[in-house]
Amino acid sequence: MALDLQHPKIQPPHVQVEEALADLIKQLRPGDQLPPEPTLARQLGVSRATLREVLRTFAERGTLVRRHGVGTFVASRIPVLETGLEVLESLGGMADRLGLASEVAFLEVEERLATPTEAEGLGFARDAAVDVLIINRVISVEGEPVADLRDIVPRTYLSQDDLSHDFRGSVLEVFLRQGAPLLSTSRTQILATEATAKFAQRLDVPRGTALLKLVSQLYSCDERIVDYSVAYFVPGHFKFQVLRKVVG
Amino acid sequence: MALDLQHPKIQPPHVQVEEALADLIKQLRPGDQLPPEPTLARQLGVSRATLREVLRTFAERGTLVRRHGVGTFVASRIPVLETGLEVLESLGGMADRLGLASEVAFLEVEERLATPTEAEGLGFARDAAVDVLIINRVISVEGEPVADLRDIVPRTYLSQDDLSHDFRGSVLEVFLRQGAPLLSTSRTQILATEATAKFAQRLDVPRGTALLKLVSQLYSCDERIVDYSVAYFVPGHFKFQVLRKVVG
DNA sequence: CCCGTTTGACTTGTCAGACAACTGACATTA
DNA sequence: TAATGTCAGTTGTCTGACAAGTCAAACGGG
Repeated sequence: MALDLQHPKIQPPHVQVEEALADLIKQLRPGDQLPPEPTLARQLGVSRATLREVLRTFAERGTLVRRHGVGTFVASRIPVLETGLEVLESLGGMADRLGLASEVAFLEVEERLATPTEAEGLGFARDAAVDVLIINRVISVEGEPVADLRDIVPRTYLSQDDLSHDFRGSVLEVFLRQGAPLLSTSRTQILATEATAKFAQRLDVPRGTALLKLVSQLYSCDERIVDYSVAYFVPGHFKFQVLRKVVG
Repeated sequence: MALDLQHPKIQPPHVQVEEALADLIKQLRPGDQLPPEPTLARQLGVSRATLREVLRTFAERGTLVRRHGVGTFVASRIPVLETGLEVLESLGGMADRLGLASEVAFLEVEERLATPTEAEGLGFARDAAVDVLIINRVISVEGEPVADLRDIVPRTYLSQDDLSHDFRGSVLEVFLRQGAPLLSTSRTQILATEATAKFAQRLDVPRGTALLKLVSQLYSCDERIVDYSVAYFVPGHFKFQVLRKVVG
């Protein structure tokens, strides 16, 4: 076959269309109507079928609104304004983005067998003997303690040696840096609880203060739980938010 | 054409396909391969084009993985197990799904001018004079109070008359039923706070109990805030959870 | 026997053109 | 006036075909 030294990247049509469409939407205002599909397809140089597949994903994502027999419109642009809880990000990363200085206090690492609750949180039977690495620490931002974090990770995925001296307090970052295991999603439960004596002291708040409690299980691509974590946040320092879609 | 007396609800093809496909996936295990598109399309009784649009949204959502020239596979099943906080659903709807009986207690409706905080929550200036409808109520599930809700809606969108006698406690449902305004998304802030005397009494918990507080702004398609609401939840009755994506 | 190459079956990606179904506004009629 | 019919414009669906990617088995020369 004729060798064809393709330039660095020649994207397949549907990727090009996604980018072009995203650009187009950026230039329009919410509520504006897109050109009809046949026209738009011609403008973008693809078939209507290909365009439609892309349009559908944009609609699914909430960026566009399509109305049968009427047209396609750019929806409210709100969903992309800021990243909320739906992306998993380390506290350090968040602080960096906001231009704040974060540091790790009270780092405490431990290797032992999981307690029944911990084993269950990792997806094992309560009486399973699971070798785990426990990482406890308090994160301070601008000098004030804001969060108490506890990660439980099976030794299979992480050992004490993998935590370098400059551990920034994020297990997530360690996983991402070492490239394994491959992460997919995290399921996070949202709770509220009162500060016990221990947490009150560590977080420097009065006993009984309401704390936001996030319990999450981090899944790898092969559906195994690689990290079970419990986090307590002092209200007022971080704003957690979620964008919720209305289902017809 | 053969006359076909359409039964009450005849869903459009792509909706049927979505449901059928979801069922099919449920019966398979992660990693399993789907039948080739032409076969599957025939089985589901739609064209390949329609099937492909649906397949694409499933892939986008992370439920399926498609590989050009290879096949379509069931991905990790985690994202679809249960609906979390990311869909906006009324408490009544949630309770219904779970087979629980929910009822409205302490319904209290009021029409007046918005306070500065309320005006701000609705996207107006703090000193703006906004005519609003205030709806306060406590929702009980199985006889126990679980949530205290307060909705603030500009009179433009809702008036006391729109609330029928069988108001089930959900402003969302009223909006959806009357078809206007057209809703897009809700931005919800997640906080924790201690029960004051008032809420302690209403929710029948000790004073100082940690409550989960959700403050949300409901946006219409034309990017206006149509409902500002503050909700307090008693821990332990509802499980709020979020699925968080790992960003490479 | 071994190893690189070619071939071919199979799958997803894209295309073109046509018709059906839906919406909204205007014209028509009772 | 109010209900009804009509029509243009748009999205939804269908059909059949070809392009492009992947994998493995068959093939051939060393």
